Amino acid sequence: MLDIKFVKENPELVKENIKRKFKDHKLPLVDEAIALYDAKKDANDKAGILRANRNKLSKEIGMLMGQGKKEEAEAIKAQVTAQADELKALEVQETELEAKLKDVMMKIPNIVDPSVPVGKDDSENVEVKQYGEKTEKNFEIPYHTDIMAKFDGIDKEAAGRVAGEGFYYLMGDIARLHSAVTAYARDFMIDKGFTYCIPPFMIRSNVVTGVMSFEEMDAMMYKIEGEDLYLVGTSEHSMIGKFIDTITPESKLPMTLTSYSPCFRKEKGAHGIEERGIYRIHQFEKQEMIVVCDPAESMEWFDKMWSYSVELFRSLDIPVRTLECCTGDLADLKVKSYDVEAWSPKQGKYFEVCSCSNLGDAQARRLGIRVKKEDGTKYFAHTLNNTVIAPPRMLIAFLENNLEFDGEKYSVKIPEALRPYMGGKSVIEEN
RNA sequence: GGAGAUGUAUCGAAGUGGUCAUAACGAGCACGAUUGGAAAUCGUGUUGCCUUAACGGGCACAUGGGUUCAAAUCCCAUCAUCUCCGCCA
Repeated sequence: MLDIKFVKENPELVKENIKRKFKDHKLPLVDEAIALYDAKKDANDKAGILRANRNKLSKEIGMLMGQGKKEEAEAIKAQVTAQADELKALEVQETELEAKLKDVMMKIPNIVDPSVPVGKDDSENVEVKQYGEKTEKNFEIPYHTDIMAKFDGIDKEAAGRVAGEGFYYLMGDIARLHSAVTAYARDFMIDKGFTYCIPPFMIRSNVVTGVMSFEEMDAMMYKIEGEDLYLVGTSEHSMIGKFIDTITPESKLPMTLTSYSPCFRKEKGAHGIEERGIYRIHQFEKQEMIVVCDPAESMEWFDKMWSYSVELFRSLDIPVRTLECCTGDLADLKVKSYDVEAWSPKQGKYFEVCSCSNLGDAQARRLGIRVKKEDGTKYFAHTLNNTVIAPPRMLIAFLENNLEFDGEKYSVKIPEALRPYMGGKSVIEEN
């Protein structure tokens, strides 16, 4: 969300930005917002005058009552009552205009960073760099759920009976691998100086509506029946919720957190052929990183954050590349965003495993996340977030890239870094 | 889940419908005076948001509603904390 004053002073710049994102249908919103703001201010001014008058007269009534001059007091009461309707009407206007303005402001996209490539949609995203040689195998790699099955590691059928489509049982070594990777990712981030955090896995509706639109909420969030609670779709929601309407002393910046949570998503909508197996499911676990920092440092943090993801995947022998989101594919709140994609030797292409975003001050403005300087002045922080790992997808990449086949049996080699979390094993073998 | 209590500025705390509350009093903090220097003492300042060129004005006493000419104060709902009981990893 942009600052309405900024929009008012730079309408052309805001419109130019909308065009860069190929969202021309949003152009009228700019003038609409300015008109709403002016109208709101006008109602506000008028109501302010009436309220000031009421306060003054009420004080006089108090004084007169104290002196026992009842009749004079009654006369003034009548004056206040006379303007009550007018004030009420203005107050209704004030709230309505404010709500409308907020609604419009939420739809006006954030100003994208000048470095972001211009493009219509995800087909025009730009590869930045590849890391590691693309893995090639001299045998046919089974589909990821089939790999898991070789190790008796997955039961989707039972999960279907118990919970329905979109769930799985992970078993034995594969389940252990899942936990190992999560624990490794956690420690990896702690070593980078991030504070480990386990947040609430359910959040209130006011937090949900603070972080996403109604449509997004409807498509993603599971509601707890009879309670004002939703299961988190990502721990980022509860993590950023921690900072809503807070003022943090500047000396505490940057705040760097890594959080773990299970994530629950309805995933309304079509599932493509590539999304079979455990690529897209209703319940998964995720280690996330978020940073709240000084605006001057946010780009620096952005680069650190995606490079941590690259480093983590490389330490597990998974080739990755970074892909920059073009203007048209960038969500409204974002200033700049990189996806980290892992190489799938099975599919012969990269697929998304992490999404790193710099939201500038847009999210902070929307949620009231402020920073107080030594001298007392305040500003909105910059917020960033990135996936550390989301195990199902990480496991797909991990298994495909580390799979071995000796002609008879399959095995998966465990990279050095992960062995302490796998009881020292260097390999897991097919039964 | 049941019973009770509490929620006011950085902290403690007073304030039970008005005229003496933006908020006493105490502490902390900042600046100044005093001092050879410090302590003590004295003085000044010390919440946020909106609006204004400025003066000023408005809003906010956990949060959201309501009653009233007027609400920290009365009423309703919600949330949090504490104590006791119950239940439970």
